[in-house]
Amino acid sequence: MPLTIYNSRTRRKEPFTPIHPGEVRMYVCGVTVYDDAHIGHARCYVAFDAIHRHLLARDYRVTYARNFTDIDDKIIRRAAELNLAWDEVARRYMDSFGADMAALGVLPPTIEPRATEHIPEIIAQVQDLVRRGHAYALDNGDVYFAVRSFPAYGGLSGRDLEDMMAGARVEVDNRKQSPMDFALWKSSKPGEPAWDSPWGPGRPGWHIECSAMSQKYLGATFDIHGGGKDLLFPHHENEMAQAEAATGQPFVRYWVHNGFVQINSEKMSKSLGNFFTIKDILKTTRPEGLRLFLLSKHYRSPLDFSETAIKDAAAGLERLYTALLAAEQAADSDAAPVPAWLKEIEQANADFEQGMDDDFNTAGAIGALFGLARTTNRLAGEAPSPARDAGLKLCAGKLRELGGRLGILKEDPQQFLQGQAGQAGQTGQGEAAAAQGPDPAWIEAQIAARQAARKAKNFAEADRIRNELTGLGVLLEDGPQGTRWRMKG
RNA sequence: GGCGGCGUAGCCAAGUGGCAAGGCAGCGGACUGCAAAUCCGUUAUUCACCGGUUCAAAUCCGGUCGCCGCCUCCA
Repeated sequence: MPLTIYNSRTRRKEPFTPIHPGEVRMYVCGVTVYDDAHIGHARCYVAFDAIHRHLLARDYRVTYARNFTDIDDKIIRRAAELNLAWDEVARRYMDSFGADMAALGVLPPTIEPRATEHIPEIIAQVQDLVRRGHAYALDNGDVYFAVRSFPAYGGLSGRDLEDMMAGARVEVDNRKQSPMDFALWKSSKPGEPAWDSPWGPGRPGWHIECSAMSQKYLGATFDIHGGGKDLLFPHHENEMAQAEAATGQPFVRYWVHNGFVQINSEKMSKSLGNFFTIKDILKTTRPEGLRLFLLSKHYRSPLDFSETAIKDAAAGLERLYTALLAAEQAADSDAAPVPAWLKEIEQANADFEQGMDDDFNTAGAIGALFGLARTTNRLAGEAPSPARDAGLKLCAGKLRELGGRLGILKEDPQQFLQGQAGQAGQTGQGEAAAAQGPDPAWIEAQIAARQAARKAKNFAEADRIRNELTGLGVLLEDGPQGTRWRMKG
C-alpha cells in the first residue's frame, strides 16, 4: 500500500510521490523564540517527528528543515521587558526549545536555519519580487507584496481575495495598494535591530524568511511543507505567493497541517490562562508518556489535553513496558518460533505500517502496537520452550522497533517501571527529583522480609509490609521467579 | 458573513460502502495464601438526529441540531 498524505491545498488524501525518487525534502515552520515552548508546540513537532521517522523507515533520504524566527516584534518587546539584548532573548529561547525537543526525543532536523543568518537571501528574494512587479517600496522603507499582482492568491487556504477585502476585520492602510498586501521588509525605528538593505535599514517581514530559507535549502519546489493549522492563513498563503511569484514555479507539493491542542475543548491561549509549557508538564509526566498521549489521536484532529488523558497514556505506556519486560527476559534461543505466533507478530507489523501509510495515522499504529503487546503477553504465558523464547525475542525486537518509530519504548523496561524510585532525573529535567520515591535497596530489604513472613505463613505481617510499600507507591508482583516490584505510574 | 473541521460504549480513540481496532475504567472467570501483573470472556444489534441512494452505510447524498477552529500575532 502506498503512502498517502492529506494535502491541505487540495483538501484530499493523495498518494505520495516525491519529486526526486527516493528522496524527500520537508520544511516545517519552527518557533518564534520569545518564550518557552508549550504543549501545542510539542504536539506539532512530535507529530512531524513521527512523520520524519516514518519517511526514514520507508527508506527515503530525508532533508528536513525547521527554522527559528529569531527576529520579530515579539522578541523585541520581550527584550525590553527582560532588559536584555534582542539576540540574547533569541539565544535563550532557542536553547530552551532545543532542550525541550531533546527531552521529548524529537530527532533533530537536518537543518535549523535562522532568519538573521539569511538576511542576504531574504533581501535577494524581496528584490526579485520588486523587479518582477510583485512588490513595491514605500517612502519610509517598508516593502509590501502586492496581492493583486498574483492571481492565485488565496488558492492555498481556499479564500477569495474580494471576500477578504470586503471583510470588516482588515485594517485599511492607505499607503498600501491593497488592504491585503503584507510586509516583506519593515523599516526600523531608531534603536531597533536593523540590517542594511536597498530600502534602508530594516528587518524582514515574518513570511519572507520561510520562503527564502526553504527554497535555499530545499529548492524552488519541494515535497512537504508543514506547520500548525493556524499557519495556513495568512502565513503559508503569503509564503506561497512570495515563492511562486519570485520563481514562477510551484512552491510545495504537499501542505501538511496539524490540529490544535485544546484545553476543555477550547483553544489554549495565554489570554485564556489555560496555558502549559513543555517544561511544566515534564515535571510530573515522563516524556514517553507525553509522546504517547500526543500521538494517540490523528495529527489533523484537535487533541484535548487533561490530567486524565495524560494518566491514561501513562497507564498504556506501562502496559507496553510490562510486555517488553516479559519479552526481553526470555532466554536466548536459536529455535524456530511457532508459525502461528510468527503470523501474529507479522500481522501487528503490517497493521502498524498500514496505519502510518494512511496519512500518518499514529492512533491506528498505536492500536497495532498494543496488539503486539497482547501477543507478547500470551506467548510469555506459554510453557517455557526454546520455540517460545525465540518468539519472545522476536516480540521484543518488534516492540522496540515499532515503539521506536513513535519515539517510545526506548528505555530499559525494568528501569522504566521502577523509574521514579530512588533516582532523580529520569525525565532529564532536574525537577523530576520532586517525584523521587523510596530507596530501591530498602524496597528490596522489605521484600525479603515479606518473603520470610510468607514462608512462615505469617500472612498478616506479609500483608502489612506490602501495604506499607503500596502506600509509598511501590507495587509488588509475586511470580514464579520471585517477587518483582515497580512504581505505580 | 466566508472557509474548514468535528459529533463512534462510562472516558479516550481507530475505522470513509460488506459482520464496529485498540487503550483507560468496570464486571465475570483462570492464576495467587490474598493481591498485583497477565490471560480468557464480557461491556455500542449500533456509530448526534431525520430522510435518501444501494443487495449492503458509522462510512455516499440532502436536511436538522450541537460543538470547535481559521478569517488578527499564534504550532
